[in-house]
Amino acid sequence: MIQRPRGTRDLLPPEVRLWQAVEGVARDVFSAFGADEIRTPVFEATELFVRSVGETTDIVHKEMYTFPDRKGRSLTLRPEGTAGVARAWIENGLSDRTHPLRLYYLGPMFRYERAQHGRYRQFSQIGLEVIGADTPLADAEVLAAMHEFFLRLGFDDLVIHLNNLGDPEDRVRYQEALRTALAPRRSELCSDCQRRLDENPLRILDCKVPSCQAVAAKAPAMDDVAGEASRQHVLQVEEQLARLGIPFVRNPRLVRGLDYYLRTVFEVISPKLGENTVLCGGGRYDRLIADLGGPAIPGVGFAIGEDRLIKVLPAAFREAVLAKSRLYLVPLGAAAQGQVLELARSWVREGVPVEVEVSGRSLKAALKRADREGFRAVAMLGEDELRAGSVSVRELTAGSQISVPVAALPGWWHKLIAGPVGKH
RNA sequence: GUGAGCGUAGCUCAGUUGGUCAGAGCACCGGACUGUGGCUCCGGUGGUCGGGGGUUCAAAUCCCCUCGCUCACCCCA
Repeated sequence: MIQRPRGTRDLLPPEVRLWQAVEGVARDVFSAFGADEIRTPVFEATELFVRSVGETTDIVHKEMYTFPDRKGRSLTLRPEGTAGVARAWIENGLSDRTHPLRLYYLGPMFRYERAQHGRYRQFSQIGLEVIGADTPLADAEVLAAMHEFFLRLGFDDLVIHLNNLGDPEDRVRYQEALRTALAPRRSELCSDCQRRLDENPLRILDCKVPSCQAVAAKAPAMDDVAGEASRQHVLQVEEQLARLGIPFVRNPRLVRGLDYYLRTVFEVISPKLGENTVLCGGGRYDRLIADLGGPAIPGVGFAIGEDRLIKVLPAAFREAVLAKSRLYLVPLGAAAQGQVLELARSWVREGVPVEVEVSGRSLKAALKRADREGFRAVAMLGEDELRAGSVSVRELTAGSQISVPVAALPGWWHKLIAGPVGKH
């Protein structure tokens, strides 16, 4: 028995519909905000991620799916989406387009980790990037599009966390400030944080260990060290959010795991996700494109974890999507079987979703299945119906049955699903 | 990479002083009801008890190894 690789999963019906629906909402919302989709390769030169995501990050350090191809080139399955978008932007000369360029993407990402609740080796992200604008307004627009997306899905328990990561120069100073502040209390930190103190002191801020949190709480905040420019920038983003009525909390301990972020960073937290509460993460990355060898063009964006999103999808959205809305067409007898596909095709052409009973079930068994599967209605075609040029149509929930001329069925169906019980 | 828990039918699970222990419910197929569902009853299909090795007269049950799943840590979506 061959099994799927660890950390991957099969998305089966009917749950796949949720994915399709969520992706549909993303396309609608992001394109309404002026974005177009971009599709970049699922694998890239390893160097791209090393230089963008950051050599010292865990993603590059131990989580990448890296392999040599037949010519010995080192390739890596993309662990996130922004790097590929930035690379494509440079490579295709998109700097010639009118700025800013708004791009969205969706698809699988890969990180070599042990799977757990809301975390997989292959997972999907939906991202939005605005490249070519360095204003707080651009940050706020990205956040507004994100907020609109979550709103459209019916979320009401998500919290946006926001922080200022400062400019890169600020960060260097801040790391030093943290080191000098925390070094005397080294013994109070957990073993991981003692290591972080040397490698990446920012990470101590979001450690889960209570004793570390106590120590971190007394450490200097980024805003104490950050330059005026980044502070003003994030302040203006906050003003825009307030004006839009988008709730958020300023979280001075929010740090992100990718090196390219600066100034505005944010996360969306769901209370229902176990220990992996981050549903969406993003921020500004004004140096990324230049660092990859492109022009000095700023950018801001986010990525939503689709797997996690689906896990906590509001019930109302979920149920609306999963409600069946097909017509079940059951032929009775050889003569009916001979005509049933032709009939189905004619209805399909008029916009009726038809599922034909092709496995020879008895009428009784077919009705039983229709009930279990939640079909809205069953159309029965037998000897009597063939003679009359009609079909017997049974509405499952109501239990009512009428005879409808074959040509009139599409009209009958469309009226039915437009009714009060009908879901889209 | 580390730790803990768990792997018995498609699904959810019973099943220890090791000795009819290979079962139940749901699902699926059929019948009672020759072309009419949701209830009930009856019957049927379906399992290398994750895999391998060991102990024993005898192992789903005890021991070792291994694979897989889940959750947590690290980290992140």
